[in-house]
Amino acid sequence: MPTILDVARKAAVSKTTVSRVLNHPELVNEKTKQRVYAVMEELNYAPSMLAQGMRAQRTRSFGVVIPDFKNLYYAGFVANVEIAARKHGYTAIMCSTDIDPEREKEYITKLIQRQVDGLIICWYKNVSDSRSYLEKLAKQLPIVIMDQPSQGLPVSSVYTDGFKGIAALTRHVIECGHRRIGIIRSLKKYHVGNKRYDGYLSALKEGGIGFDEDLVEESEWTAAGAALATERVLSRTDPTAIIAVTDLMALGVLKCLIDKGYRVPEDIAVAGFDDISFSSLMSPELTTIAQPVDSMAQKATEQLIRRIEDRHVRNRDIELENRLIVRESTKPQIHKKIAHAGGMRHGV
Amino acid sequence: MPTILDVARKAAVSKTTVSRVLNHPELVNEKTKQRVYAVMEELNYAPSMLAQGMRAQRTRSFGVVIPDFKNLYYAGFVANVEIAARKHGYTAIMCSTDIDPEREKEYITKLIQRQVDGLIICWYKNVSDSRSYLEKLAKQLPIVIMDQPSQGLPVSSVYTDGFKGIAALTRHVIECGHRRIGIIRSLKKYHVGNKRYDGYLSALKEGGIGFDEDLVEESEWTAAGAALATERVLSRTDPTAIIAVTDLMALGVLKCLIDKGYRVPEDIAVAGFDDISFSSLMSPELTTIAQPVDSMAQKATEQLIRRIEDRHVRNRDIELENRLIVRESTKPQIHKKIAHAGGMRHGV
DNA sequence: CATTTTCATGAAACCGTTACCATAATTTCG
DNA sequence: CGAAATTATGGTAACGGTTTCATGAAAATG
Repeated sequence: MPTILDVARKAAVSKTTVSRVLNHPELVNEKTKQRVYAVMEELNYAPSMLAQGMRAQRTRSFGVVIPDFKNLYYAGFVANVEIAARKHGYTAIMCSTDIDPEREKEYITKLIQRQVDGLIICWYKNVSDSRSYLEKLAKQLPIVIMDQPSQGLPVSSVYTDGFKGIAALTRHVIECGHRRIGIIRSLKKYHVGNKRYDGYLSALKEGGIGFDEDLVEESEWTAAGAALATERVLSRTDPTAIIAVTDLMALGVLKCLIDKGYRVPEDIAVAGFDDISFSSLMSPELTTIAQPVDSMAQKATEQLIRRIEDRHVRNRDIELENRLIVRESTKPQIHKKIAHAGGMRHGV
Repeated sequence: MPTILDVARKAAVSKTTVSRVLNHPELVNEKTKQRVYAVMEELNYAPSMLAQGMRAQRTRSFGVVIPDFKNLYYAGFVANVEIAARKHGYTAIMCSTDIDPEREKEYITKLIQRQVDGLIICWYKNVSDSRSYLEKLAKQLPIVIMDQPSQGLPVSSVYTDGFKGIAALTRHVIECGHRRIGIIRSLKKYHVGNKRYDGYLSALKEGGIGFDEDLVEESEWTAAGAALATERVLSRTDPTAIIAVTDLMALGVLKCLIDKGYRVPEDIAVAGFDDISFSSLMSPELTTIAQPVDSMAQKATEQLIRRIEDRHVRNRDIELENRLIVRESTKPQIHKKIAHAGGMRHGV
């Protein structure tokens, strides 16, 4: 790798001049400048970001900590963060923790050692539970928390309201005529899942539907877990609709139901949350709550970079609207025949 | 951020000693060592990797260039790369290029500026088409190419044989009794897709089935593209099976068929390639060729790190076996009734 | 006890870059 | 024409570590 000194020698100038050509070209004599450019080209020189970072005390990079690359919600998120980062000349360093708290702190420490200028963290627990840790962290560098508000912590945040989301979804299911509505919720330790579950409870109450704990099951954030949970619900009672707190889990619900011979939505309606790309590829297509991942990623990135570049920019809680997307999996009974006619097979 | 000098002053030693405590603790007096450790703890000191990297001329990090985070095949890949990297104390910096060649080179340049010690690249074109570029690159740092052999280039590679894979898949479909087998291939510019297509042609020939170009359509690497391509095939002819060169595309095929009222596999069988997690969540579950992503990621990472840490390690072409996974979407006609009995609905 | 060995520590150089300050050469202006 | 301003360039320090070499003190040896 050629260094600035190699360029300087070859162009018969000092390294200061080479540096100036890059950073303050207007201060350099035209001829010299051209000569230096030519040598740079020839040696294929690019300044070392390590040295630059060391000198400037900033690296134009930030860390992104997510639970899982294989989860399409986060995959969509990091993809959009990357686009936004690139637009501002930053590099995003992505880490996935598999919801392992130990690995999470390990990665954050490592990112700080790498002198990232900021962090975007998708925290799955309530941030309040890590208050002192986050407070210490926030003193060191700007932080954006995803998927939940900052709750008074000195960080920025970007999120949609999962409570409102699932409440709207539940209302929609109720409007479709369902009264025995099952829910596959996440394990209780996950804050984001709890908020969504609360939305379900609230909408039931508002709709005058009594709570039945037989309709509730917990599951890991996986399709397989949700499928098992669905079996447990079905073994106890007979819902006419089942809501899952993520689309991935809803796919597990769907799989379980179809394997058992239920028709969806005729026998049991299903709905999810996130609007991952596969939701519209399923048959039936999945009713869900869409989070605007692209603008969430963009807002998070931009807010982070603003705070990095101007320490006076204040932390903000940025709430974005999620939105109900009604698809086939909750088509009301009334429409059944029409839906069927439209999907009539015409074979070979 | 505390520096080594802060620690040194507080512990009343020189920074040399502090450094020695970290790197050669056996050379330091026990009492001094304890004192230094205590101060480190107190100040929450961690050495700056920038400075270390600068001095050591290596960063214990490497770049991973993939086409798309949102593609589950690559998502699985990067997740496993990360695990392997972590095990060896390395950080993987992930970049997704959206198959934009410009962005690809831009990212690679940036990664090199960041002084990554090596690169894992998922190249979608034939590496031979970028021979001179890759040769120059390989002079600068160790490189592992994913999904195709190195073809004489000075790089390592990890791949499965897509030709053999689709050939085996096609043979399986032929054995199921199909003779009119459609294929949704990728655009011709993608080398990996072309190899798979060739496997289809070879198996047809071997099975004594004449080639019919009406059965062939091109598509982007997307479900939506494949769905449209499927419509074009169906408008021309009547296949009894359709193979797609990726699972994602197979989902598009499936969607198109089901929307048009075909039963799968009774009317038309479907098969894909990759075994992404959703393939076993679909109804019907998708027959596919599984690539061992986890061991591919692990081998790629380990080979890269070996080459980074010992420049005498030689480049290797590592071919792993893919394997046919037969699921519902290609159940032979003979089994139709049994399959149906098993899936009989028992409603509410 | 004198000499050699071992142990413990520190000073200085270096990695590649940028910023500050100094200085030489040229131009402008009174 | 001489002083002041402008232009172009270079030397040096600093960023935060690690390594090499030097040195002084303590311990081991004959």
